[in-house]
Amino acid sequence: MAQSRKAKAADGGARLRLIEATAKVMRDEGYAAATSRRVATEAGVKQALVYYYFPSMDDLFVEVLRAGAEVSLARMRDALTDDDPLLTLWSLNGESRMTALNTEFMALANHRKVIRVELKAYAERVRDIETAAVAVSLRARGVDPQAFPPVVVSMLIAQTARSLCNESAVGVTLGHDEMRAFVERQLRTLAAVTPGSGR
Amino acid sequence: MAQSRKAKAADGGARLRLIEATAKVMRDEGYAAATSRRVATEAGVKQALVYYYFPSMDDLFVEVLRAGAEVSLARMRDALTDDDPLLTLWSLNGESRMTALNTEFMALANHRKVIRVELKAYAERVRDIETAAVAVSLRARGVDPQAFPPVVVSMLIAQTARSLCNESAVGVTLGHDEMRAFVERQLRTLAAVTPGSGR
DNA sequence: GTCTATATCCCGATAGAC
DNA sequence: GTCTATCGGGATATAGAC
Repeated sequence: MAQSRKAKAADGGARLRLIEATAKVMRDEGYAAATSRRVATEAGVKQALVYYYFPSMDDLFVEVLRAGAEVSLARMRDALTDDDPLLTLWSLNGESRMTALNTEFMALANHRKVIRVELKAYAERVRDIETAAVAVSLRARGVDPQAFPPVVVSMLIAQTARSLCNESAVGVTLGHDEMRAFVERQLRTLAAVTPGSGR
Repeated sequence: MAQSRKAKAADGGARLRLIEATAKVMRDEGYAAATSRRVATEAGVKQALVYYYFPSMDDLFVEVLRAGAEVSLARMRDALTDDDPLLTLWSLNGESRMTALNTEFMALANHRKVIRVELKAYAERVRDIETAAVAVSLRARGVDPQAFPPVVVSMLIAQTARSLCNESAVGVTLGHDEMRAFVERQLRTLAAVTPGSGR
């Protein structure tokens, strides 16, 4: 379990601890606070060790993004195969745990090419998975894919959930109750459609 | 025109230039690059002058946010009174000009209280204006406000437009064409409803 | 694999001349 | 209102001992 991939974990876990420490600092204080000294202290090692494991701070950021992406993608794949995919999509994207970190990477991606490339790849993998699950769900309910393309439905649900999270993070809650009620009403209505009635 | 408010512009425009320079640096290189030295150089003044006009860098950031908010709010008020408010809402929020700066302030707001408070106030003023305009438009078309609350419709349109912008900024365009077609089809359908038919 | 030490540079903020 | 000069500190990254 600690041996995640290849022979990467031949150390005392310092590499992994550095990645986790960096994620924590970015989440709590922003990417600008995630300096080599700061994350080293957080991980319980000395500053120079950061440069033994990562060529530069940008490389460390990329590894943090990659690690988080793998975890998120795995959870998403699991969750979208069972249950009602639409409802699962709504809950998964509404988790506030990853919100702040996502925002940091979004800002970073706007100014650092390596981050941008990595984030784009991740976002498109997520969209593919979510859209596939939504497609199955909509087809089973006989929803016309011309009128409601699966990719549109998956984007609407995911983006709305994430927007509520982002706004909550800065204290904005105006209209949130109404929006949640609306989305959940729509999802219930759709779920009530007799599966196969459209055949 | 250069005399915006009170007697603030008793200088040679240095204060305003500092605000604009800070916005530019934040947009181009991120908030972490907007240091007192960097923005001073960009504005053509010396670093110490920043602290003559602003007590701290955070205060400068707040002023940048305020200035941008005033401009955006004014444009929004103008645009939403004439034309089709729903379509205007869609276009205004789809402008990419402000996207990067908004993302920076979002990230900043997650970790700096003064920014968070200011951004929250701005976001709620925007929502109020947009919702009011949408309410008028929906009522004129006889849309049931129970089934489609104006605040929900305004959030959906605005958030979707902004999400497309944010994604485009990092190179993600998967599903964008479908989403744009979908939204514009919905807006056309709604616009085609004979005004007053619901009376 | 982890450390100490160091080179080189930039940071926010203040004091005080003009 | 704008400047020069400076304090105290932190940044990335490297060299080299253990």
